[in-house]
Amino acid sequence: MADKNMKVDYIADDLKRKTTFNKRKHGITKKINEITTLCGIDACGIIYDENNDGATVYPSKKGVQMVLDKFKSFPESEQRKGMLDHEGFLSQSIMKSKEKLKKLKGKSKKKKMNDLLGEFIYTGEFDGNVSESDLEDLSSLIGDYRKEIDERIESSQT
Amino acid sequence: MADKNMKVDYIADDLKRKTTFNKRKHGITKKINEITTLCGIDACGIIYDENNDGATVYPSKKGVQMVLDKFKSFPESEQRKGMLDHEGFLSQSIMKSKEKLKKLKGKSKKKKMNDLLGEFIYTGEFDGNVSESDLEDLSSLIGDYRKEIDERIESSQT
DNA sequence: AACTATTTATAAGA
DNA sequence: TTCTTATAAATAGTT
Repeated sequence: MADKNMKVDYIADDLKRKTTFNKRKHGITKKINEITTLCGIDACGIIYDENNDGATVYPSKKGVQMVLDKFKSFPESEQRKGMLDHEGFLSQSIMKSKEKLKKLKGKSKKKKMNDLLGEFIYTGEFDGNVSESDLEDLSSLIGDYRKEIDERIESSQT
Repeated sequence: MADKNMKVDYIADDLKRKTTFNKRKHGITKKINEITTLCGIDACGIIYDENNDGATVYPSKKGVQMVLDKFKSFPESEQRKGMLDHEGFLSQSIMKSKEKLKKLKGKSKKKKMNDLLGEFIYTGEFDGNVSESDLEDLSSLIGDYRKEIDERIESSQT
Protein backbone atom coordinates (compact mmCIF):
# COMPACT_ATOMS: atom_id res chain seq x y z
CA MET A 1 0.00 0.00 0.00
CA ALA A 2 0.97 3.58 -0.53
CA ASP A 3 3.70 4.21 2.01
CA LYS A 4 3.14 7.11 4.35
CA ASN A 5 6.83 7.50 5.05
CA MET A 6 7.98 7.24 1.50
CA LYS A 7 10.75 9.66 0.69
CA VAL A 8 11.11 11.01 -2.78
CA ASP A 9 14.63 9.84 -3.28
CA TYR A 10 16.48 7.65 -5.77
CA ILE A 11 15.39 4.02 -5.51
CA ALA A 12 18.57 1.97 -5.45
CA ASP A 13 16.91 -1.41 -5.86
CA ASP A 14 16.70 -2.22 -9.55
CA LEU A 15 13.45 -4.12 -9.56
CA LYS A 16 11.70 -1.68 -7.29
CA ARG A 17 12.86 1.23 -9.37
CA LYS A 18 11.76 -0.34 -12.60
CA THR A 19 8.36 -1.20 -11.18
CA THR A 20 7.84 2.29 -9.84
CA PHE A 21 9.01 3.73 -13.11
CA ASN A 22 6.46 1.82 -15.12
CA LYS A 23 3.61 2.55 -12.76
CA ARG A 24 4.33 6.24 -12.59
CA LYS A 25 5.04 6.58 -16.27
CA HIS A 26 1.59 5.19 -16.88
CA GLY A 27 0.10 7.63 -14.40
CA ILE A 28 1.79 10.64 -15.96
CA THR A 29 0.78 9.55 -19.46
CA LYS A 30 -2.79 9.42 -18.38
CA LYS A 31 -2.67 12.82 -16.70
CA ILE A 32 -1.10 14.49 -19.70
CA ASN A 33 -3.67 12.91 -21.95
CA GLU A 34 -6.42 14.17 -19.68
CA ILE A 35 -5.26 17.76 -19.36
CA THR A 36 -4.94 17.90 -23.13
CA THR A 37 -8.54 16.86 -23.62
CA LEU A 38 -10.06 18.68 -20.66
CA CYS A 39 -8.41 22.00 -21.35
CA GLY A 40 -8.01 21.85 -25.12
CA ILE A 41 -4.32 22.57 -25.00
CA ASP A 42 -1.18 20.91 -26.30
CA ALA A 43 0.88 19.01 -23.87
CA CYS A 44 3.76 16.70 -24.24
CA GLY A 45 5.78 14.59 -21.91
CA ILE A 46 9.05 12.86 -22.46
CA ILE A 47 10.29 10.36 -19.96
CA TYR A 48 13.57 8.69 -20.72
CA ASP A 49 13.74 5.01 -19.99
CA GLU A 50 17.00 3.98 -18.38
CA ASN A 51 16.42 0.43 -19.55
CA ASN A 52 16.73 1.39 -23.18
CA ASP A 53 20.06 2.71 -24.33
CA GLY A 54 18.91 3.41 -27.85
CA ALA A 55 16.20 5.74 -26.69
CA THR A 56 15.56 8.28 -29.33
CA VAL A 57 15.98 11.83 -28.21
CA TYR A 58 13.07 13.60 -29.69
CA PRO A 59 13.13 17.04 -31.10
CA SER A 60 10.66 19.52 -29.73
CA LYS A 61 6.98 18.77 -29.61
CA LYS A 62 6.67 21.06 -32.58
CA GLY A 63 9.16 18.92 -34.39
CA VAL A 64 7.56 15.67 -33.45
CA GLN A 65 4.20 17.05 -34.42
CA MET A 66 5.54 18.19 -37.72
CA VAL A 67 7.00 14.80 -38.48
CA LEU A 68 3.84 13.05 -37.48
CA ASP A 69 1.68 15.36 -39.53
CA LYS A 70 3.76 14.66 -42.57
CA PHE A 71 3.92 11.00 -41.77
CA LYS A 72 0.18 10.76 -41.62
CA SER A 73 -0.49 12.89 -44.65
CA PHE A 74 1.92 11.07 -46.91
CA PRO A 75 -0.44 8.64 -48.55
CA GLU A 76 -3.13 11.26 -49.00
CA SER A 77 -2.13 13.04 -52.15
CA GLU A 78 0.76 13.32 -54.50
CA GLN A 79 0.19 17.02 -54.79
CA ARG A 80 0.86 17.43 -51.17
CA LYS A 81 4.35 16.04 -51.62
CA GLY A 82 5.84 19.14 -53.16
CA MET A 83 4.19 21.34 -50.64
CA LEU A 84 5.58 19.40 -47.77
CA ASP A 85 9.02 19.51 -49.29
CA HIS A 86 8.82 23.20 -49.63
CA GLU A 87 7.49 23.69 -46.18
CA GLY A 88 10.64 22.10 -45.06
CA PHE A 89 12.10 19.49 -42.81
CA LEU A 90 11.72 16.58 -45.19
CA SER A 91 15.14 15.24 -45.96
CA GLN A 92 16.16 12.96 -48.74
CA SER A 93 16.40 10.14 -46.27
CA ILE A 94 12.89 10.76 -45.16
CA MET A 95 11.72 10.76 -48.74
CA LYS A 96 13.29 7.36 -49.12
CA SER A 97 10.92 6.06 -46.51
CA LYS A 98 7.94 7.20 -48.50
CA GLU A 99 7.27 3.81 -50.02
CA LYS A 100 7.21 2.07 -46.69
CA LEU A 101 5.00 4.72 -45.23
CA LYS A 102 2.29 4.21 -47.79
CA LYS A 103 1.10 1.19 -45.90
CA LEU A 104 0.32 3.20 -42.84
CA LYS A 105 -3.35 3.98 -42.92
CA GLY A 106 -4.49 4.18 -39.35
CA LYS A 107 -3.03 5.77 -36.33
CA SER A 108 -0.34 4.42 -34.11
CA LYS A 109 -0.77 2.77 -30.79
CA LYS A 110 0.67 4.44 -27.78
CA LYS A 111 1.85 1.34 -26.02
CA LYS A 112 3.62 -0.14 -29.01
CA MET A 113 5.13 3.22 -29.72
CA ASN A 114 6.48 3.38 -26.23
CA ASP A 115 7.86 -0.13 -26.31
CA LEU A 116 9.52 0.49 -29.62
CA LEU A 117 11.12 3.75 -28.76
CA GLY A 118 11.94 2.98 -25.16
CA GLU A 119 10.47 6.16 -23.89
CA PHE A 120 7.17 7.81 -23.52
CA ILE A 121 5.97 10.62 -25.61
CA TYR A 122 2.40 11.57 -25.87
CA THR A 123 0.97 14.39 -27.80
CA GLY A 124 -2.59 13.24 -28.16
CA GLU A 125 -1.77 12.17 -31.70
CA PHE A 126 -1.74 8.47 -31.13
CA ASP A 127 -4.83 6.41 -30.91
CA GLY A 128 -5.83 3.27 -32.66
CA ASN A 129 -3.80 0.52 -34.19
CA VAL A 130 -0.81 0.11 -36.41
CA SER A 131 1.53 -2.73 -37.12
CA GLU A 132 4.91 -3.23 -35.57
CA SER A 133 6.70 -2.60 -38.82
CA ASP A 134 4.84 0.65 -39.32
CA LEU A 135 6.14 1.76 -35.98
CA GLU A 136 9.63 0.79 -37.00
CA ASP A 137 9.26 2.98 -40.03
CA LEU A 138 8.05 5.82 -37.91
CA SER A 139 10.95 5.34 -35.58
CA SER A 140 13.48 5.51 -38.37
CA LEU A 141 11.66 8.43 -39.89
CA ILE A 142 11.97 10.40 -36.72
CA GLY A 143 15.57 9.33 -36.36
CA ASP A 144 16.32 10.53 -39.87
CA TYR A 145 14.58 13.77 -39.23
CA ARG A 146 16.54 14.38 -36.11
CA LYS A 147 19.84 13.55 -37.68
CA GLU A 148 19.15 15.94 -40.49
CA ILE A 149 18.32 18.79 -38.18
CA ASP A 150 21.45 18.13 -36.14
CA GLU A 151 23.61 18.10 -39.24
CA ARG A 152 22.10 21.25 -40.59
CA ILE A 153 22.60 23.10 -37.38
CA GLU A 154 26.12 21.81 -37.03
CA SER A 155 27.14 22.74 -40.56
CA SER A 156 25.74 26.23 -40.14
CA GLN A 157 28.07 26.69 -37.18
CA THR A 158 31.25 26.56 -39.21
CA MET B 1 -15.45 16.94 -4.45
CA ALA B 2 -13.96 14.72 -7.08
CA ASP B 3 -16.83 13.88 -9.34
CA LYS B 4 -17.59 10.21 -9.78
CA ASN B 5 -19.28 10.84 -13.10
CA MET B 6 -16.74 13.22 -14.53
CA LYS B 7 -16.16 12.72 -18.24
CA VAL B 8 -12.79 13.45 -19.69
CA ASP B 9 -14.00 15.92 -22.25
CA TYR B 10 -13.31 19.54 -23.14
CA ILE B 11 -14.50 21.89 -20.40
CA ALA B 12 -16.44 24.64 -22.10
CA ASP B 13 -16.76 26.90 -19.08
CA ASP B 14 -13.81 29.28 -19.04
CA LEU B 15 -13.36 29.58 -15.31
CA LYS B 16 -13.77 25.90 -14.67
CA ARG B 17 -11.33 25.07 -17.41
CA LYS B 18 -8.73 27.50 -16.15
CA THR B 19 -9.06 26.23 -12.62
CA THR B 20 -8.75 22.63 -13.68
CA PHE B 21 -5.80 23.53 -15.86
CA ASN B 22 -3.88 25.10 -13.03
CA LYS B 23 -4.62 22.30 -10.59
CA ARG B 24 -3.67 19.58 -12.99
CA LYS B 25 -0.62 21.37 -14.28
CA HIS B 26 0.58 21.49 -10.71
CA GLY B 27 -0.15 17.81 -10.26
CA ILE B 28 1.72 16.81 -13.40
CA THR B 29 4.69 18.99 -12.49
CA LYS B 30 4.96 17.25 -9.19
CA LYS B 31 4.70 13.79 -10.71
CA ILE B 32 7.35 14.50 -13.30
CA ASN B 33 9.62 15.89 -10.64
CA GLU B 34 9.10 12.78 -8.56
CA ILE B 35 9.73 10.20 -11.28
CA THR B 36 12.92 12.05 -12.16
CA THR B 37 14.22 11.78 -8.63
CA LEU B 38 12.86 8.34 -7.79
CA CYS B 39 14.10 6.67 -10.93
CA GLY B 40 17.15 8.75 -11.74
CA ILE B 41 16.00 9.47 -15.25
CA ASP B 42 15.42 12.59 -17.32
CA ALA B 43 11.90 13.68 -17.82
CA CYS B 44 10.38 16.75 -19.23
CA GLY B 45 6.89 18.04 -19.63
CA ILE B 46 5.59 20.87 -21.67
CA ILE B 47 2.09 22.10 -21.18
CA TYR B 48 0.96 24.99 -23.30
CA ASP B 49 -1.09 27.59 -21.54
CA GLU B 50 -3.99 28.83 -23.61
CA ASN B 51 -4.09 31.99 -21.51
CA ASN B 52 -0.73 33.12 -22.73
CA ASP B 53 -0.38 33.86 -26.40
CA GLY B 54 3.30 34.57 -26.20
CA ALA B 55 4.05 31.13 -24.93
CA THR B 56 7.53 30.19 -25.92
CA VAL B 57 7.77 27.00 -27.85
CA TYR B 58 10.74 25.29 -26.39
CA PRO B 59 13.21 23.29 -28.31
CA SER B 60 13.81 19.77 -27.20
CA LYS B 61 14.78 19.00 -23.67
CA LYS B 62 18.28 18.53 -25.00
CA GLY B 63 18.10 22.02 -26.39
CA VAL B 64 16.72 23.55 -23.26
CA GLN B 65 19.28 21.71 -21.22
CA MET B 66 22.01 22.94 -23.45
CA VAL B 67 20.90 26.52 -23.15
CA LEU B 68 20.56 26.27 -19.43
CA ASP B 69 23.93 24.64 -19.02
CA LYS B 70 25.53 27.47 -20.94
CA PHE B 71 23.43 30.02 -19.17
CA LYS B 72 24.58 28.78 -15.82
CA SER B 73 28.20 28.39 -16.75
CA PHE B 74 28.56 31.81 -18.31
CA PRO B 75 29.90 33.73 -15.35
CA GLU B 76 32.29 30.96 -14.35
CA SER B 77 35.23 31.53 -16.63
CA GLU B 78 36.19 33.62 -19.57
CA GLN B 79 38.10 30.74 -21.04
CA ARG B 80 34.92 28.82 -21.33
CA LYS B 81 33.46 31.38 -23.70
CA GLY B 82 35.39 30.30 -26.75
CA MET B 83 34.70 26.71 -26.07
CA LEU B 84 31.03 27.28 -25.86
CA ASP B 85 31.06 29.22 -29.09
CA HIS B 86 32.85 26.45 -30.81
CA GLU B 87 30.63 23.77 -29.38
CA GLY B 88 27.83 25.53 -31.08
CA PHE B 89 24.36 26.90 -30.58
CA LEU B 90 25.45 30.24 -29.20
CA SER B 91 24.32 32.91 -31.57
CA GLN B 92 25.46 36.47 -31.76
CA SER B 93 22.18 37.54 -30.25
CA ILE B 94 22.75 35.25 -27.32
CA MET B 95 26.23 36.63 -26.87
CA LYS B 96 24.69 40.05 -26.63
CA SER B 97 22.85 38.90 -23.55
CA LYS B 98 26.06 37.92 -21.86
CA GLU B 99 26.31 41.11 -19.88
CA LYS B 100 22.86 40.78 -18.46
CA LEU B 101 23.43 37.18 -17.62
CA LYS B 102 26.40 37.89 -15.43
CA LYS B 103 24.14 38.85 -12.64
CA LEU B 104 22.50 35.47 -12.51
CA LYS B 105 24.23 33.52 -9.78
CA GLY B 106 21.66 31.16 -8.35
CA LYS B 107 19.10 28.94 -9.92
CA SER B 108 15.72 29.91 -11.18
CA LYS B 109 12.41 29.40 -9.51
CA LYS B 110 9.93 27.07 -11.13
CA LYS B 111 6.82 29.05 -10.39
CA LYS B 112 8.16 32.37 -11.59
CA MET B 113 9.54 30.65 -14.63
CA ASN B 114 6.16 29.25 -15.40
CA ASP B 115 4.39 32.53 -14.92
CA LEU B 116 6.85 34.33 -17.08
CA LEU B 117 6.81 31.93 -19.94
CA GLY B 118 3.17 31.01 -19.79
CA GLU B 119 3.84 27.34 -19.88
CA PHE B 120 5.30 24.68 -17.76
CA ILE B 121 8.58 23.06 -18.41
CA TYR B 122 10.40 21.17 -15.79
CA THR B 123 13.61 19.34 -16.18
CA GLY B 124 14.77 19.16 -12.63
CA GLU B 125 17.11 22.01 -13.35
CA PHE B 126 15.22 24.68 -11.53
CA ASP B 127 15.36 25.06 -7.81
CA GLY B 128 16.05 28.01 -5.66
CA ASN B 129 15.59 31.69 -6.20
CA VAL B 130 16.25 34.20 -8.86
CA SER B 131 14.94 37.64 -9.58
CA GLU B 132 12.22 38.50 -12.03
CA SER B 133 14.62 40.26 -14.34
CA ASP B 134 16.91 37.27 -14.40
CA LEU B 135 14.02 35.23 -15.62
CA GLU B 136 13.30 37.76 -18.29
CA ASP B 137 16.86 37.42 -19.44
CA LEU B 138 16.55 33.68 -19.50
CA SER B 139 13.35 33.99 -21.43
CA SER B 140 14.88 36.17 -24.07
CA LEU B 141 17.94 33.96 -24.19
CA ILE B 142 15.83 30.95 -24.96
CA GLY B 143 13.80 32.96 -27.44
CA ASP B 144 16.96 34.06 -29.21
CA TYR B 145 18.25 30.55 -29.25
CA ARG B 146 15.08 29.26 -30.73
CA LYS B 147 14.87 31.91 -33.39
CA GLU B 148 18.38 31.19 -34.44
CA ILE B 149 17.77 27.48 -34.79
CA ASP B 150 14.63 28.14 -36.78
CA GLU B 151 16.41 30.51 -39.11
CA ARG B 152 19.29 28.17 -39.64
CA ILE B 153 17.04 25.30 -40.46
CA GLU B 154 14.94 27.45 -42.74
CA SER B 155 17.90 28.83 -44.64
CA SER B 156 19.30 25.37 -45.17
CA GLN B 157 16.08 24.44 -46.89
CA THR B 158 16.61 26.75 -49.83
C1' DA C 1 0.06 -8.94 -13.38
C1' DA C 2 -3.41 -8.44 -9.70
C1' DC C 3 -4.69 -6.91 -5.12
C1' DT C 4 -5.49 -3.47 -1.50
C1' DA C 5 -4.47 -0.35 2.07
C1' DT C 6 -3.22 4.23 1.87
C1' DT C 7 -1.80 8.40 0.21
C1' DT C 8 -2.44 11.81 -3.27
C1' DA C 9 -4.91 14.48 -6.55
C1' DT C 10 -8.72 17.07 -7.41
C1' DA C 11 -13.97 18.71 -8.58
C1' DA C 12 -17.15 21.22 -6.20
C1' DG C 13 -18.50 24.16 -2.92
C1' DA C 14 -17.63 27.96 0.48
C1' DT D 1 -8.90 33.78 -6.33
C1' DT D 2 -7.79 30.65 -2.04
C1' DC D 3 -9.41 27.02 1.25
C1' DT D 4 -11.96 23.11 2.45
C1' DT D 5 -13.73 18.65 1.79
C1' DA D 6 -15.65 14.71 -0.12
C1' DT D 7 -14.36 11.54 -3.39
C1' DA D 8 -11.91 9.44 -7.11
C1' DA D 9 -7.40 8.14 -8.68
C1' DA D 10 -2.69 6.76 -8.12
C1' DT D 11 0.37 3.82 -6.19
C1' DA D 12 3.87 1.05 -2.63
C1' DG D 13 4.04 -3.05 -0.87
C1' DT D 14 2.51 -7.59 -1.27
C1' DT D 15 0.98 -12.21 -3.47
